Amino acid sequence: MGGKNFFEKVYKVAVKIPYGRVTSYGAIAKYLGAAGSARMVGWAMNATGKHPNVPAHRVVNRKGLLTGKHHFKGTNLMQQLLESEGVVVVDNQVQDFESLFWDPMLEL
DNA sequence: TCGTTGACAACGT
DNA sequence: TACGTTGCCAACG
Repeated sequence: MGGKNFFEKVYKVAVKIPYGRVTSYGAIAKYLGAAGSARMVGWAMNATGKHPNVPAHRVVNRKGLLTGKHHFKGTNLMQQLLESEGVVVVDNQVQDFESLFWDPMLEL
């Protein structure tokens, strides 16, 4: 299959995140069968600089906090992108996270 | 090959 | 309820 390593598997799922929706690292990891490797998902996202198709800004931690915004070009670029999709973000935290949460295990 | 790293998650205090 | 510590696993140097 296309997914050779863990990274590409993460991209495969991340790309499928619907517009205006968000998910968590753990959710993706669990879907990949590596529930304990939530941190690996974050690491994979660090390489998304080479994968512009991957909406890393839609991936947040389980608290709905934009932990990875610091890795984006702009300080608040991640928040800008989310707000641009209709996602309300306050203090680096996604509001109504439960409603916007997209579970690949359930939806995909 | 081994040790360190890391955009998390869960548990305990 | 909030904060601190531990555990997990795979990639990097």
